[in-house]
Amino acid sequence: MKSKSDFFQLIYDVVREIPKGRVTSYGAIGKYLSSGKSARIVGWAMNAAHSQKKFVPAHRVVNRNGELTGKHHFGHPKLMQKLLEKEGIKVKHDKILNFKKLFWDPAEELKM
DNA sequence: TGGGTGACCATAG
DNA sequence: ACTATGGCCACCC
Repeated sequence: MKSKSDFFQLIYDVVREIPKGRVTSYGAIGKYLSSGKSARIVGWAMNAAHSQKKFVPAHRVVNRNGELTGKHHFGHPKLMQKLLEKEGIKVKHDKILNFKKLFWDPAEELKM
């Protein structure tokens, strides 16, 4: 019992490992941490990421469809898109362009 | 212990 | 494109 929410910390750690200009999905993170952990847990963690001391690039995490589903949780709906575009990611109609190409899978990149 | 919630995912129509 | 449904599982009360 190192923390009251180990899962959250693990999730945040993975999210911080996402390279700039890349994105991943909630399901991919959940799968990487524990093959099959519901993606909802990841989304739930992102909801709490706001309270973390360290910055968590939650804007690099989208759903499996590449849609900015969590944009409303950044304080302002346009902030998430703004952050993504700032990193060179094109966003159109709340969806990431070339999502398939920009997709960063922790299970593939952080695998051993 | 049990119920409600959720920034999800998959399938069906 | 859309809504509906079931499953998923940690969190909070």
